[in-house]
Amino acid sequence: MIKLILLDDHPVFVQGVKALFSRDEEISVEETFTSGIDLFKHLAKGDLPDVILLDIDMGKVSGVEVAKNVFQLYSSIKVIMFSTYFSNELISELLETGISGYLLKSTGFGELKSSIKKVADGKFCCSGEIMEVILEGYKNQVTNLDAHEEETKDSGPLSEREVELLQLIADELTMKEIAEKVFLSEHTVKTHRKNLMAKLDVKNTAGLIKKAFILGLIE
Amino acid sequence: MIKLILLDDHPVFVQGVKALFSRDEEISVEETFTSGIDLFKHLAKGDLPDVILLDIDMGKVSGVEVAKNVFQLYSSIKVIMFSTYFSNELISELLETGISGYLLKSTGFGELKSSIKKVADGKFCCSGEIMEVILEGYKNQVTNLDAHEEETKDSGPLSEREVELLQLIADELTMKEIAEKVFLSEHTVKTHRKNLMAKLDVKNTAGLIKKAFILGLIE
DNA sequence: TTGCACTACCACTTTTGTGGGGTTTTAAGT
DNA sequence: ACTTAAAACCCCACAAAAGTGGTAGTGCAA
Repeated sequence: MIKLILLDDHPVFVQGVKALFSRDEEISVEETFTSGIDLFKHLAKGDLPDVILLDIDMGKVSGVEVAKNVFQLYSSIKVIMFSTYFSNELISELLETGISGYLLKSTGFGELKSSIKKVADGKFCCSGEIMEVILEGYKNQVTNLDAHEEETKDSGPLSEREVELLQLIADELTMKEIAEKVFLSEHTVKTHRKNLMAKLDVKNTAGLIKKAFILGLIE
Repeated sequence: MIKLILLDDHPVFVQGVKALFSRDEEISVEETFTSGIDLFKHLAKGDLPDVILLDIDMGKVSGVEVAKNVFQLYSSIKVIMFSTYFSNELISELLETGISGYLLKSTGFGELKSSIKKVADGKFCCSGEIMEVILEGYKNQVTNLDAHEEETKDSGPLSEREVELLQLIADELTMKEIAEKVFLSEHTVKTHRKNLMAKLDVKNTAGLIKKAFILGLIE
């Protein structure tokens, strides 16, 4: 049974898709989320799905950023992007990050199902229109063969504690204030912040909060 | 039994919503279409629905145009617009054409269902956010008769320079780095940041970046 | 001519950020 | 049962910023 998670800020959509899979014998929709924060909160618990179907067009919080960080934090999860459109820049960016599929909204349910199965099986899968775009880009790149083996390091998921402290940092509390609030040593809180910055690969508070917001880790 | 027709160029969406209504005892999804042409072909046969749930964001043919034509040709049919966003122009245009509802994509299935029932019953129905916009426009029309545009007074208007520096702060640069980059004194940059924090009413970088993100001031 | 954006300066305190060093607890795997 | 890995906890000292609370000149526009 393939464990699937849906993320789309359109509640009716996720409810609908879940209903479509309700009696499926190969794919089970484990969870559905309408925001990145809920997704990452759930993943932090450790119950990882096989595949995440991810909408790109989600208001402020870009599905692209969510995808990137899913890979960074949980490299085992396959991600299929589901979008209303495609652009060369977006696709090349996504391919580099390691997505397993890219489907257009013109895709029907049958194709969606088979795509999920293929992806769960380790294959890559995308709409025909997308493949054309990719192949065209490939042709142009055949000339210069520089194999760039960039391993996306799995820095591990954020723990619940980390997410909690992250929120408090976003709420403008200093380390001292946070320490008092959650009954921890100020040192400990500083250590957590240090780890947060390392995990999210940022250099300072500004980056930390921006990325946390993009990822929907804070409210 | 309310006869409902769905029109959305997203096949999975319409299939999903249809599935959600499959066992409903009050609403039955008669047909689903992914293009306006198919919809009008069907309507021409004379089997008219009570309500049409219509997506606005449909690539080629705008949902707005479809709505207008539905009213012109079949005035008895109620139309609910279903969209990812809203704009004042769009809404006023749609209200004039005679739509019976306007729901945002953030609407859940339960609210969608109750809205369809209300609309079928002759009422008008829309999301709370939309109503606010409509009411605001109404207020302005009553109280403010001289068409003088006011600035967004949420947090005081930011100057171009301030927004520019705000973005650089969000990009993880320190004051020194920013000063070098934009050829300003470090003192000046610090002053700008100080003013930014005052204008946005925040206490530190964390709050600054969070608020800036919420307000859409940075990317 | 009043206001404001933009620039610049300074002294001072607080906080952040760096780069280490640990222990204890907890969950997972062989 | 034993090992291991990782979360969660704690500590320190130093460097580097951020943040506070002022002052103040310029030039432009309402």
